[in-house]
Amino acid sequence: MPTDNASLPDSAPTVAKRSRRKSARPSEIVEAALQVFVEKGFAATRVEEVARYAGVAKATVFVYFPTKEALFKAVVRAKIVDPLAGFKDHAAAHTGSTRDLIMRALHEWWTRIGGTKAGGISKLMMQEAKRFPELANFYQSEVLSPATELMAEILQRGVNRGELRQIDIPHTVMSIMSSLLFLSMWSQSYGLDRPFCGEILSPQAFIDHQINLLFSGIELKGSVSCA
Amino acid sequence: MPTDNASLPDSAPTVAKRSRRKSARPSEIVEAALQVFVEKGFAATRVEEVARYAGVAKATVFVYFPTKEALFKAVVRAKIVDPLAGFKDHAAAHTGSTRDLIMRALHEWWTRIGGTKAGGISKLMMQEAKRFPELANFYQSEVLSPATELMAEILQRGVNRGELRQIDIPHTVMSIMSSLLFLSMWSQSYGLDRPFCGEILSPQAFIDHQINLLFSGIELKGSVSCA
Amino acid sequence: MPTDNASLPDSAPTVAKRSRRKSARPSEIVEAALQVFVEKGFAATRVEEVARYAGVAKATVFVYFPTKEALFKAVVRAKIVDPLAGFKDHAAAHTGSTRDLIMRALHEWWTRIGGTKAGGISKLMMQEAKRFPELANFYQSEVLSPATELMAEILQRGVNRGELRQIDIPHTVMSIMSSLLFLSMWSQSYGLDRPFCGEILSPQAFIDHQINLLFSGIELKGSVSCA
Amino acid sequence: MPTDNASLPDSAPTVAKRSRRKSARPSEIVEAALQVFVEKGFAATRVEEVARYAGVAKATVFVYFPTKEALFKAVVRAKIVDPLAGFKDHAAAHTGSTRDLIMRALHEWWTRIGGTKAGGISKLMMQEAKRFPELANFYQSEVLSPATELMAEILQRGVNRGELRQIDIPHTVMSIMSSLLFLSMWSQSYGLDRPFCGEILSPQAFIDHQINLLFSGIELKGSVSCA
DNA sequence: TATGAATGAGCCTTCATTCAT
DNA sequence: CATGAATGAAGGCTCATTCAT
Repeated sequence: MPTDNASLPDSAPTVAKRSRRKSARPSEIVEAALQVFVEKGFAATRVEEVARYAGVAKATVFVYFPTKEALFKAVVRAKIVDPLAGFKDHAAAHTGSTRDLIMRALHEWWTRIGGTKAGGISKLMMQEAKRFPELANFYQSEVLSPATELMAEILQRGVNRGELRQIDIPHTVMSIMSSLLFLSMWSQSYGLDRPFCGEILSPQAFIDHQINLLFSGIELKGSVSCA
Repeated sequence: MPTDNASLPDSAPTVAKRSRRKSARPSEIVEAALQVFVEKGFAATRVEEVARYAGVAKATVFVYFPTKEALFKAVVRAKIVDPLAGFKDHAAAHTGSTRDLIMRALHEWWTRIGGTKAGGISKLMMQEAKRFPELANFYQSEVLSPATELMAEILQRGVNRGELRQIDIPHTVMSIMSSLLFLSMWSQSYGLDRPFCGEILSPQAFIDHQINLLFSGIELKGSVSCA
Repeated sequence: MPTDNASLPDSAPTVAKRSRRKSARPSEIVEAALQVFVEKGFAATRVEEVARYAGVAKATVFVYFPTKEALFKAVVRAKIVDPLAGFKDHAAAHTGSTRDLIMRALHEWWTRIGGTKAGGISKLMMQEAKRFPELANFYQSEVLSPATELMAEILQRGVNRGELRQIDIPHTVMSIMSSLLFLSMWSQSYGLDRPFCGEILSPQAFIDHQINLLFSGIELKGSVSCA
Repeated sequence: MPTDNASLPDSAPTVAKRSRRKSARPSEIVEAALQVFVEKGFAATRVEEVARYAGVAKATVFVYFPTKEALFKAVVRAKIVDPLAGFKDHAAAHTGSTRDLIMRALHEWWTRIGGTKAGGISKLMMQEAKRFPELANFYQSEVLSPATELMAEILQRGVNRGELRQIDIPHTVMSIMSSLLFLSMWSQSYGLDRPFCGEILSPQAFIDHQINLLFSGIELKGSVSCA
């Protein structure tokens, strides 16, 4: 028997039943679904729990989303695809150093996605990718590809501007993404409040550390670098 | 309440596969369970499929493992804890450079764990950590803590031996682990045969790249040190 | 898996929406319900489909009919009882031969009931009789009994007038009814466009054939009969 | 709300649970399913009720029949297709008069199919034909076509042997089938214990009456023929 | 009146688990 | 020990029905 001692409260703040709010319902349900999906995984998520958490009846979920899978897709769309859209413009508008741009982007990503419940979706997608190949493709093309390409462009720009040395861009993109996504997954799963190697990890500090490490390696070493 | 007696009934090691021998059954089941758990996740795994993979009847699984959860524990124990045991001695016996030690360790880990089905366990544990906190604690204390401490000791040894500069060891351990574990998860989920940033990733090349990046930052630079 | 490729069009010939005539709504709904009940049966009929077919919202159906069962009753009442009402007077007014009277009655019945969607009601009632005994009793007393009694009277009249020999009236009534009702059900279920015994059946021809068969047996054989 | 005062007893004669009788179970379930399908129709039949009536758990039904539809098909096969197989040989072996052959066949059919619960299947098939076209085709080719062709051959044989005059065979087949099938449906739906036209109908008497009627019409009349 | 929205009550189906052999 | 058979306990999804506007 699964231990099932989830941290979700048994009853959400109940809102007035039968209140007519067609426009509000779907996003409330998506919000609730995000919590439960991230907490339990796709297969183990019960629609009834999503409903309870959203303050509606189970059947109401099916008024807006024909299947559990459709609900899942809606969550991915709302919580990852849409927020990610803004990043590209932000990068294009940046005028400062590449290091600064990357640092801002990573911290921003952490604040808006990785450090929030939405970060749990990366974990989810990785888990469910094989069982839902269609969804995995959707995630690849809508989320992963744009994100990696954006990072590749940023790095290439740094090389072109003489800020970075000639690096292997795909591997470096993977390096950056891996540490960030892993941090997000780790915090979703084990939390950041437990000591790691005897210390409590701070995501901001880790990101800064990562960038230091990274730039100690990829930055052009001139006389200035030690300043 | 399922008891923790899931530890494998001792199985005779390295004898030609004879499905007739009773003592081989449990390990065959664990082997099969590993495949299915990693492929499907805990909740989506059907015991019947595990049994089919192992070539036994569904009820036979329950002869050796009282619950699905116990089976899961046994898999984790057999596929992570035991293989990891050798690493520590290996590290203690090492006499060469720290960089060399780390490189060997990471490649070794990839060959024996990360790149194999066993690597899927990390993914599984991360996904199911909240559903099975008892299991997560077990994994933390039996796997993650030993591994991080080992890596911390290796780094500390490098610092002590004057090979590395004074680095933030916990963050660096996290850096190393994150890239490796993420690579393992990524390959389990999306495979390494799809192009990433236009290239096919090779795990060995990525590990080498990571170590280069890392040591370009943490290695003591001969006389040119900026200190 | 129910193939559910019913012949009902996806969008009914939408009756002029918002037709101001409120009094027309119930009969429009009954008309729509007849189609769907006959097509799908009682249990498999969804009120929503009736509503769509009637061009109203689902809830509107419940404005006029408190339950699905009430709707069913209304359909039976409207489509069977009322049309049948005219038959009795018609028969009473008849002055010609009994054979002619029966022939007219049967063709008339086919044209107005048996050959129309309303004929499906017989099928429906037979199917649902045990589930809705109250409805079955209603149908018995309002439809079947009057019809059989009318036919019995017609036959008796024929005997009295010396047109028919002394026959077993109840059995003969059953004979007449069974062939007609069966033809109606058959056409509702399997259609009359498929060959039967290698021929396409025509209901009119079958009715004539039935009457021939019947009167070759029950008609008084005198010198006149062969004329 | 459906009245649902079915005549099925609430609890079937309970047999020892968990008794190992693989070979017996499927036919027991088919038997139970026949009762309930005929009583309730396909859509309104709950698998749970079939199970209860068969003295097994609901899940047990799904051990033997993957879906409700598969169960339905199994019932048709076991209760109609198989029993019908013997009729053809019986007819071929007949040596007496055509009238006698038909009379025997109809009474036999009534005893073995029409007058039993299996007779309800004709009714069922008619009701569900449109929703399950595949099943309807199966029923047409496996049941209806063989039966009508057999009857057509019998009549043709009678004509060939000079027992019957030149009749319209398809129409006559339909006449015979309609009265018999209708009688079966009628008895399934309304029962034969209620008076019809003031009399209690006996199926045997009705069949005899039908044959009389039929042969008074189609039989060759010795010298008195009106031809 | 008419309806969009919401839901309670089930139903079919699945599956971990039990049990008799 | 192994297993075929059986089942209790859900879970996803449907739909008649209700309610607020």
